[in-house]
Amino acid sequence: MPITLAQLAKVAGVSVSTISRALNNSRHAVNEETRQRILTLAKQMGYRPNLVARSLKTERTHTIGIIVDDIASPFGPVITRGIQDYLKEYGYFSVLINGDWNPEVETQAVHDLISRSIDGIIFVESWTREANPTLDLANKPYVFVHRLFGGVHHNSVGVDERHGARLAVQHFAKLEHRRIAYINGPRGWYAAEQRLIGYRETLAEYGIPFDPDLVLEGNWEIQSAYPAARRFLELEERPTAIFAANDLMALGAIYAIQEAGLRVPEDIAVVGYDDREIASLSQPTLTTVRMPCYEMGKASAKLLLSLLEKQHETPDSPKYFDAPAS
Amino acid sequence: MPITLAQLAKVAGVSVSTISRALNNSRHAVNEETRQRILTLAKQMGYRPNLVARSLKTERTHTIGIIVDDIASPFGPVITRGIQDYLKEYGYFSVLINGDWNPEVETQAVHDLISRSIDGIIFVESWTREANPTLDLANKPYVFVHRLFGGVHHNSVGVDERHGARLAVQHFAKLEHRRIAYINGPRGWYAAEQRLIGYRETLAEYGIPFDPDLVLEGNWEIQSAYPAARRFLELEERPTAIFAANDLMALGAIYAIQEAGLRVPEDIAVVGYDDREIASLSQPTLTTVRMPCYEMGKASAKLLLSLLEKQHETPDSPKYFDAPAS
DNA sequence: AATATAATGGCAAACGTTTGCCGCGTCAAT
DNA sequence: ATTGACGCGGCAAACGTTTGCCATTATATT
Repeated sequence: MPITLAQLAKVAGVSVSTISRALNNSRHAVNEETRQRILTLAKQMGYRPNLVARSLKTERTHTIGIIVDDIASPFGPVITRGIQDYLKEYGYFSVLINGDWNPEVETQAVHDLISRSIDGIIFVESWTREANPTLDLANKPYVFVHRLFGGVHHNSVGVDERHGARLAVQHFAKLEHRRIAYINGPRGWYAAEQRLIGYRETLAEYGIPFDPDLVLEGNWEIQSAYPAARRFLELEERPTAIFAANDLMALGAIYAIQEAGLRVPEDIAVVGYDDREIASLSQPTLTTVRMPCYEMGKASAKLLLSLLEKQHETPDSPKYFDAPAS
Repeated sequence: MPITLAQLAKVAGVSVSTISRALNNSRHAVNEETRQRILTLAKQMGYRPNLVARSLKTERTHTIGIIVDDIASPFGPVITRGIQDYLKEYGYFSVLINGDWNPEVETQAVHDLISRSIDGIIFVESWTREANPTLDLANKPYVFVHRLFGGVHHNSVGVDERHGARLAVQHFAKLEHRRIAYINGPRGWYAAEQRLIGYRETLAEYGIPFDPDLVLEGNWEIQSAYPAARRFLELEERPTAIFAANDLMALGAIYAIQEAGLRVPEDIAVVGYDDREIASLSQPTLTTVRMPCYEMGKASAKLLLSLLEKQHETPDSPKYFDAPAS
């Protein structure tokens, strides 16, 4: 049975209120001497605050919900880690729920989280807003991360995809490549469309004419890049460089090139996007545009906490007692 | 402001107790008619139980803590997903904390979780028990997953590493290989030692003599396999097959082989261990022993929940109200 | 017809906190 | 000497549930 404030109070010979105030360095003054006495007593008896009781009273759980499509997906873990590291600094916990790319599951998850009185929600790579724009979040603050929607960037954290594509194309242009092919993601994906814009912009910037034959679409999967790369190789004037909209497709392109008896990067250079683990493990090492997942996670947590701060705009919010590490 | 039992009671014209009992189909009987009335009213008003208040009273949070070294590590996410899928079936939530391979951080995590009154803890790939065998878990049930300790298998879920190694060596033996090399993990790792035993056992099984020259150690990293593979290649009678204790080292071996102008698998066959994503993405595809992370996660959650069941051995435990998906 | 039993409902305590309010004493300013 | 301010401590209500206990009525058993 854990120690409670009441037990501490009995032993210390003061009231429960005083104990509580001493432990939380509350605004209400407590004599420094008794305060110290209480603190050491608490440590000695191994007191640990019951956060459930606290939450019931304060209506804050210091917990935020993370809804991620699948924690075992490529980006989920790193984004989550970024979120958690930031949260930890501020004494917040996170409960994690998988959304399974399923709006119904996500909706249920939101309800469950609200029932648990979480303080806010971070949606990681989630479609919820498009699938269910009127979802009732019970006025909880929320943030979307790594899933931007055309036009609406309210409470979202994402990367500048145009800039990412620019980096890739610049890399080639500086190496004097003039025939730069691009394997894009599927039409309709915000990221794909933005990267295409970045690709074209950068070509223009370097005075390279845009050739529609040098742009094909894959579906993000490794297999989908293979036929695209083959088409590039069969072109009259074949490209000397291929930029793929993700690492998997870059790998697919490399295999197609090698199968055709050509060398990477001597004959055709390849650059990917995402910086997945495979990029550094493959042979030859794949040059790629890094996706700052960790940083995005941190940024989203920061944004959420600032929203929370704003919502609970008490003159000066109380500090919470850090349980002794007995 | 969320709806409370009291508000429901006022509208329904019955007492709070009755509402509570109707919603939780409690042992205490409630007239079926009023029960239905309450149920529809609850749905209509969008009532959602306050789980914090419930937990304060029942002293169960239906939440379990997951302590994983790093959610962004290779196995963490899949194990976690397995845990969460099982927990979800039984209406449990999980709060996730990263232990950072740091006993102090883990200890703090345990304290935090206990303060939050979680019902149990799952340690994923954790060293805690060895680093701090006397850690006070406040009588919470706990389970270790994917980290076995020699001899002590109390409340642990892991894989039969000997069997895994056996599968790999059998694969080679059935293809008539007689010179089968092994790149092991570092001495002292339980998994490495078990796999070595499995390797030797299987050799014996197939009447292949054990040759100490064919066993070397890496440190799990890709680079560490490179020199090992080179040594194998320089042997008088070089191996025709190499088994590596993980996929990264298998890749390192492949690169060394290819660099020596030999082909995989025609000249030297390679088998890895773990079935990381790279195994299926590399060219040629790497044959590997699958690590059943997801299943282990599920199994550990199952084990923990059964421990919980045992601990709370009330004659018949109450069913909890599933909030309406309004 | 009397009595045991079951069905149904309400009262109120409890879970462990936080916090508004009141009261007492001390001290300084008038 | 009176007043006001302030430091310090305690009382008790509240947060939203669950549940033991009692009261009432209806039903079954003798």
